[in-house]
Order: sequence, then C-alpha cells, then structure tokens
Amino acid sequence: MGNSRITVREIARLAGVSVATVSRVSNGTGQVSAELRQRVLDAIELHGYRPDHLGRALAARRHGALGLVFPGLSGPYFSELIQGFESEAVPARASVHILCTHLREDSDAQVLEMARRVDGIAVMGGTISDSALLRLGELVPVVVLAGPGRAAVPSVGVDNAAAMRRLTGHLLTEHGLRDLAFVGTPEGSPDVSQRWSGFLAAHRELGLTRPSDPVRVSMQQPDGVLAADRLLRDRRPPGAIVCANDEIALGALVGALGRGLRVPQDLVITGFDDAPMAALVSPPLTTVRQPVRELAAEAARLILHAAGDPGAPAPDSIVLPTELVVRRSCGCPTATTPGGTGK
Amino acid sequence: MGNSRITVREIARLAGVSVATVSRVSNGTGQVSAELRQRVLDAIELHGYRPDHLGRALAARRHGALGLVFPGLSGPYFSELIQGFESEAVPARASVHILCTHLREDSDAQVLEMARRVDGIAVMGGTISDSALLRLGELVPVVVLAGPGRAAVPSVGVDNAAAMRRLTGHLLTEHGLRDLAFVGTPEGSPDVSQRWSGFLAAHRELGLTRPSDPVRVSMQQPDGVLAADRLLRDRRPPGAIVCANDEIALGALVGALGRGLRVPQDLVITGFDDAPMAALVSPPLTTVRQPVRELAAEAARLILHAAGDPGAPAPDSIVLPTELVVRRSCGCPTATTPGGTGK
DNA sequence: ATGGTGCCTGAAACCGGTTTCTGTTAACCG
DNA sequence: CGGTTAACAGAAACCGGTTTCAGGCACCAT
Repeated sequence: MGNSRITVREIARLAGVSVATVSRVSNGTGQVSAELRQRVLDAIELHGYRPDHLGRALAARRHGALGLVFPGLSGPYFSELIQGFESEAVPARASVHILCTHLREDSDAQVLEMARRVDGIAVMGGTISDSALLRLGELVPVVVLAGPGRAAVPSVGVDNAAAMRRLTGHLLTEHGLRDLAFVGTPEGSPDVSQRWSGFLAAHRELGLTRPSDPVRVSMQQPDGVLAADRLLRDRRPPGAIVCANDEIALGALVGALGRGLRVPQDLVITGFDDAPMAALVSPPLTTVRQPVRELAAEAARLILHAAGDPGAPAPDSIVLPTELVVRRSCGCPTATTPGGTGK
Repeated sequence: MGNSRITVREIARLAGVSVATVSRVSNGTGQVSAELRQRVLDAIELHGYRPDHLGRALAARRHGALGLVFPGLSGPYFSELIQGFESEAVPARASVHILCTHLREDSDAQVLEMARRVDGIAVMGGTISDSALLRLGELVPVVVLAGPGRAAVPSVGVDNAAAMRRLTGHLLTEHGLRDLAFVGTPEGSPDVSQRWSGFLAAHRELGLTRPSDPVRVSMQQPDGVLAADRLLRDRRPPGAIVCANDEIALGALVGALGRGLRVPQDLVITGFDDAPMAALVSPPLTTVRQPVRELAAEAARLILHAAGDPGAPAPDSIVLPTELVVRRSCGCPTATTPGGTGK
C-alpha cells in the first residue's frame, strides 16, 4: 500500500472509468454519478493513491509553494518571522522554500532561480540587489519584508524611524541623557538604517550635535558583547547604548554587567523588538515592540492573494504599528508606559 | 525579455530545429552539431529562455528539493542547523523546504504531504511519530537529525549520553559537587532524553542516590530564567544547575545573577552546545561542543546521495564527536581542557 | 559498388496530472 | 409524442520538459 507508483490512469483502469472521471472525483470538481464515484473512491482507497504533486502542479501552472529569503537567520526575530510566515502558508497548502543568502556572492542568481520554483516570494529588505528585486517582481508576486518596497513591489514593515525617534527622545528628554552610542550597522539592513535615522532625527529635533558614528556590528548577542567591549574599554562609558535590536542589547548588558557596571545607574541600555528575554533580564530592557509574526503572516497573505489572482493590482504596502515599551534599563523606575507610534 | 511564457517548442520553432535538439543543447547531453547548437543558443539567449522547473522535474521524476522538519526553531542551534543543511543543498541545486511542526496536531500528515514534494527529508528527532517516520521512509530517503534512527532510517547525531556523563562526572568528581539539578524536558526530544540519561548514569557510576526530577522547561533563554526562578525561589540553591542546552544555561545565569548570586562561587551552571555566547558571558560557560552545522550538512549529503542513487543500500548512521569545553562557570580556574568523547 | 559503422537529427512517446469538448442518455416540457 | 435541456462520461488535447527510437547521411573497409 502507499506505493507511489500508481497513477491516475492506473486507477482509471482498475475502477473501469476514464482518467477524467478519476480526476474529477479526486478533486471534487464536476459531476460524477454516485456509483462511479464510489468505484473510484474504492480504488483510490484500496491502492492508497495520492495524486502526484508535480503532475498536478504542471497542469495547474502553479507550484503550491512560497519562498522566503533572508540574509542569515539568528535569534528570536527570525524564529518569529519563519513561524509567522508558515502559519499562513501551511493552511493554504503551500510549502515554504527558504533561501539564506548569508555571505554568498551569487544570491541574486539564486533568488531568481527560486522564482522558477515558487508562486511568490517574500524577501527581507536589503538581502538582494535592487535590480534583482525588480527583475524578480516581473516573474512572481514579491513582497519586501522589513524594508522599502519598489514601484510594483509592495512591502510590509513598521515605521522604524518614528519608533526609534520616540525611544531616543525618551532618553534625551525625560532622562536628560547625552552622549548616546548607537550600536548596529545602518548599511546592513533597511531596518537598522531607519532606526539610525530615527536616532539622528531625535538629536536634530532637540538641536543637539550629531552623535558619533554607530558601532557597526551584526545583530546577535555576541555582537552586543563585542560592542560593549569596544565602548567601555578605555574611555568613559557613553550615557546610553542604544542598540539596533534586543539581541545586541542583551549582549551589551551582559558585557556591561560583566565589567561590574550597574545598569541603569552607570549605563543605560535599550533594545528593539521586545524579544521574550527583554522582560526577563535584570534590569528589564526598555525597547520597542514590533509584531514580527504578524509582519510575516501579512506578507504571506499578500503573496498568496497575488498568486491566486493573476491580474490583481499591485497591493499597497503595509505598515504595522509599534509600541514603545519602557522598562527599567533606561532608568525609569518601574511601570510600563504603553503608547503606539505606528500608523 | 525574460518572459517566462516561452517553451521549448517555441525555441525549437524559432531556431528551426526539433524540441529534442533544444533539450539536448540546454542540458548539454547528447551530440549536436556546432551549427545547430549555435542557432539554438542564439534563440535561447535572444528570448531569455529558461526551462520550466516543473516540466523538467516531472520528466526527471525528481523534485530538486530537500525537506527539513523541526519542531520549532529558536536560538543559535537552529540557525546553525539550517545553514549547515543549506550549505550542502544549494550547491546541489536543490531547494530547501522547511516544515515547522510546532504544536500542530496534524504534523504527521503534513510531513507525509511534504514527502510528495521533495526528494528526501531530514527530520529532527522526536518531531513526528514513529509510525509516520517509518511510513515516510518508504516514500523518500529520510534521515533523523539528532535522534535515534530506525531500521531503514539512518540517523546523524552525537553521543549525547556519553558527553553529558562526562560533564556531570566532572562536576561530581573534580568539583565534589552534590545535589545537581537538571533543567530540560527529557520527554521533549531524544537529545535531551539522552542527556538526562547521561546525567543519571554519572550519578549511578559513583554510587550516588538518584538525583531529583528534572525541571521541565523548553529550550530557550526565557525558559532558563524561569527554571532559575523555580530552583532558587525559597529553598537553598542546588549545588549546580546542569542545563540541557546553552540557551537555558544563559537564561539561568541571567536569573541567578539577577538574584545577586555569584557564579560559580554560590552556584555552578553548565550548558550544552557551545553556542557563541557561551564563551562571552561572565563567567564563561562550561559546556559541550557539538558540530551542529556539520551534523546538518552530513544529513543533507546522506539524503542527496540516497536520492541520486535509487537502489543504494540504506546508509549507516553517523555519530560525530563532541568535546567537553571546561570554562569557569563550573568552578574551574581558567584553562580549557579539550578532549573528545564521541566515537 | 556494397555493406557496415557512427554521428546527427527529429518524430513521437512519456512523465502524471487537469480540462475541454463531444456525445450519449435520461428527464422534463408543451 | 417530438423536442429541448441537463447530467454525466470518456477521448483527446494540454501543461513543458526529456528520452527513446528510427532514419538519413557521410565515411570507411571490402
């Protein structure tokens, strides 16, 4: 049983009907008399027939698959992302292809290759070149996740700049902090780039001098430790370390505590994302919550919709709301002051 | 250009040759005269023809894709795993399908469904039922990643029990610690199950009483914080917290430090995996290094080989070596004592 | 001149489904 | 009772490739 060698013609022969009838029964399309239907169902059941995905996909000119492209995965952010994406794809009976372009030279070519195997693709911002993105958009429905869209390529993201402006403003205004250090590589991803510009904007608004250059590291905990080392080695500590995400912030916190500094008394540290650990460390991290899972789910929905509706107009880009989460690492006493910054 | 509507027959017509010739040229198989080859290549180039993946896959009866199934991803472990898997799949021109069964009821059915879309599958141990695993093995080449294989299903993993026995023995013998607490859910995955039994074995060998039940939590940092809370709340702290992985250990460390305990003076904590952060926290974590990336790469190689060679015999299971990494969180002064425990 | 050999080539079959299109039959209607 | 219509079934075309098979042709040895 379950031998995958049996075909629709085989079943047709065994049930004494035509292949068209078998196809109609197995898909529930068209009209089939009760008697023939039963004969076909019996034969299908008896031999454990399951229609071949390739044959079906070829005939339907549809792969039944979605692509997800990211630079390199790490931390809770990507877990959420992938799971959110899957949560929409699986019920739609679409499989999820992943492509991790991490440090590979030919990622443009690989994404283009992926386009020939899926019905639509979500690409993390900053993962492939702009020209490849446009080219991709001609081949399949595409949405940019956490990054700017293009003409025909919509995007799903949050207003990073506004959120970071708000967070930075909180540090500058309500805590009177100065000499803030930004940790993260603006050139690395659109997300960080926007957060950096929000950071700058907050300074500009208050008429402060432009802060010093960011400490350019990657987005994982070890990078936060590294950044803390760099910042705290010889010169006096900055007033606050504003990290591009929670992972970096957690690493920086570990680095700072390891050097005997007290947070927030000696040093303020903030994150971005509101990862699960952010609330659990001591002191709990002040950060910005963004709905990562919903972001990815929304992207999947967009793609599925566009793939199902060939002539559909290019959908609008989507901006989901963020929320400033004030905890103790910024120096606030205790309570959480909620407040949306997104549209 | 690049319009994906052009087919092999179209190119054949334009180049004034047969479809067979086009196919031969585009695949480099068979003999084609220089003149015809050039005509075909020109037509292909001019119209940007790329053979359709589905048509090709259907004819070749091969999907050009590999599946990777895991319970739920989180932390550096899964990053490494996925990237290791991809590092082998991509050069083989196979795309990677992922399936995250996390908490879903019908994961068996979904894995079986995946089997009809890929040439082979790597399944993390403990992700699906045994019967589904056997069934799966009849459909496509399968390998179990980090878990026990079955008759026809090979596995790739490390000797968790031996490694954990060694680590636990180190704590019991060389540090004279007693009253160790194990954090992790043995029922949750074969990995943890084996680590738990290694933990027990080390106690048994020394004639000690059976340690108390494990603190059953998941495998992420927040779970470590939770476990530390539970263990340290009212009663006196255990002599050591032996964590099922580094993520838990890092969480536990944060929890312990947050309570003002000193590690390792007041409390010893150990991990498993040797995640990047393990060496960077203070104190650095004593742990067991396992080659996660290689594990996944090996699994991909196994599957690719089996998928390429239809009649190949079931390959042997593979056990990769681990290494005890002694740092300071166990109470050792400083140096690292390397030493393999795997076969 | 003739038969054999090897290289190219294209027609056609095939992979495993879906869908259109045509034809048959039975039910319904005036 | 003749004619229209709806329901149903199957033959064949189709999706877009690959591969088998047989034939044409040039070259070589007899």
